[in-house]
Amino acid sequence: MSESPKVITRFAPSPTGYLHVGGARTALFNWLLARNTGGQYLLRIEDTDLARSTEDATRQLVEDLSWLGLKHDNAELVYQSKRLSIYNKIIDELVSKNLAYEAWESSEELTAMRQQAERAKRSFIYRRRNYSADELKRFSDEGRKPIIRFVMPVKEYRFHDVVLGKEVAQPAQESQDFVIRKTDGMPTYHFGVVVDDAQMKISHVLRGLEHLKNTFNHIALQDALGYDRPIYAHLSVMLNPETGEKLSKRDRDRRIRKRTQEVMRSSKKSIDEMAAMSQIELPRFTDWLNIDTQQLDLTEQPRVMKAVGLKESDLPEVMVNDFRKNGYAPEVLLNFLALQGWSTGDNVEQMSVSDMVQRFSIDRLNSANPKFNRDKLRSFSTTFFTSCGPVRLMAALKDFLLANPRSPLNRATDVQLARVLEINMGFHVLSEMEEKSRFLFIEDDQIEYDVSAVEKTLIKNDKQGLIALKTVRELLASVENFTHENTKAVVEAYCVLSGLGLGKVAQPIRVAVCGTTISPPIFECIEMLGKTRTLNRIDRCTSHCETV
RNA sequence: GGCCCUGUCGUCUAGAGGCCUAGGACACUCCCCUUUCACGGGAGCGACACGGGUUCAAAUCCCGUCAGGGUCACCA
Repeated sequence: MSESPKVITRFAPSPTGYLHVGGARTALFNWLLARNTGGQYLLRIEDTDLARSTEDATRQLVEDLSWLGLKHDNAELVYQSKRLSIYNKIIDELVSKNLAYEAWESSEELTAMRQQAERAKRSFIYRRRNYSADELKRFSDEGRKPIIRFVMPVKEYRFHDVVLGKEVAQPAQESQDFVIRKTDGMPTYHFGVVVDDAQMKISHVLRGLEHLKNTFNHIALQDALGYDRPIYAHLSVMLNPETGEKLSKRDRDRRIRKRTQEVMRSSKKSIDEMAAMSQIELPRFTDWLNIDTQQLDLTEQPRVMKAVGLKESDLPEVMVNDFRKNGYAPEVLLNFLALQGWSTGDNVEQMSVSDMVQRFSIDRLNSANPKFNRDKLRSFSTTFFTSCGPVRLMAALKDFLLANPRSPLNRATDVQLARVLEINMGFHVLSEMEEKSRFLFIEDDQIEYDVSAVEKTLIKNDKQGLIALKTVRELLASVENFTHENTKAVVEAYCVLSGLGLGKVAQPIRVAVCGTTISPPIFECIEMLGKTRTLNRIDRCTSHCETV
């Protein structure tokens, strides 16, 4: 009896697709608490919403969680949809004890009742009502199916919340007979959670603040069923820094929409033209552009993005998978997420996962809602990648390429990838270094020249840059062993001779070789490309300039 | 709107009545390094939402105002 009970936490998402960062943080805190205390962290799939839950969504969810490294301790996943008989047995018992009952109002009738209450400026509280025999007959003649409601004892409910650090109460008059079984026979969230948490012996419930009010329902149910009450901790919600509202997938569409409107304004494109460019039918496109809740689907989104010149990495990451695709390492995401609503208390911020496990404490959780600002995450990522060592780096890059199968870097050998990482040292995220390096792995004739880069470094000032480029081309051609040391020595010698700064010569080479003014160190780049391809690209660029 | 929660630099936060002239990190500004973009080094700007109390003493406790958020489903 004296031995302290084991900590058992859980993450209980409903499978609606890829994992949201908010969910990831909830999972993380539950996982950290379990790891820190030597307890268990369990994963349960709340798939009682038949319309929305799919196997595919569950697969994606589990994939994201495993990418993050938040491994659950239950060998078999718990699916609520597979536990119907358990719920039904308990519900039937409640009904037989008169602690729950059948209610026959349809959803339409209920909304009508709610609207009526709203008009009368009352809050709508459902309490049990009796049906006459005639009514009941009519309902069953109509083919109606009843829902089951729990008789919530009318009294004040209170519980202690660890994050708030105090008791929270709900006044008696807000007690309401909430639904525990739906017409389709599935239990509601409230019922499923209470039963499962009890049966899984969950000791600590760490969940989003949006569940705070639900907790009163849950403790009422626990009392009726004779269950122990777990320790509750309601986590703050992460906010979109631009809107100040709950972080949402829609934020990505908002960014695209905003950009589309900007493009339409600046280039004076009509809505018909924009729709055509995006290959989307006009009515659909108009709807999306004007209605904030409308979202583009997976095929439409890339087309609109292309039409308005947006890259994947320009969109705000919201789902865990977005972070993966943009080239963040999971441990960095976890580190940053942990700091949204939790702190070590001693100026330590950048931590390994095991540091976090060691330092985690449930009573250092914050109650204010943080704005999710990605700048700091980006900075954490930079320090991580510059210090994690070549093995971890390579693994991260391989994972990134797996998530980005269309990247030209997929054509590189391991040796080349290692070299690319080396010469890019100091990059923020893998997508950034990928964008900067992809020119190394595409065909010479696929290089696209940036108009302003060509103008600025080659054409401007009587084609000085172009002239230098032509001279340097011959010098490079004469280099026997095409190493970066050798090419650099040749070019530097030319600079001394001609009195030009290195930049005046290096930039034209850069533009010739990669098409833009931005690249990893240029001599390392041309070494990777080799002499033939380097000269080839310079020649192609030279003739491109003649045509300008 | 009802109910509930929350307010410290632009952002994430440290702060448990005197250790606070309020600390750190990111961002920002300037300088240095530099063949571009970055990385790195150095310096700087910058907050207790407001108003009342309580107290010898308040960022910290109390009240009010204001602001923000959550929630009001047969969705979880």
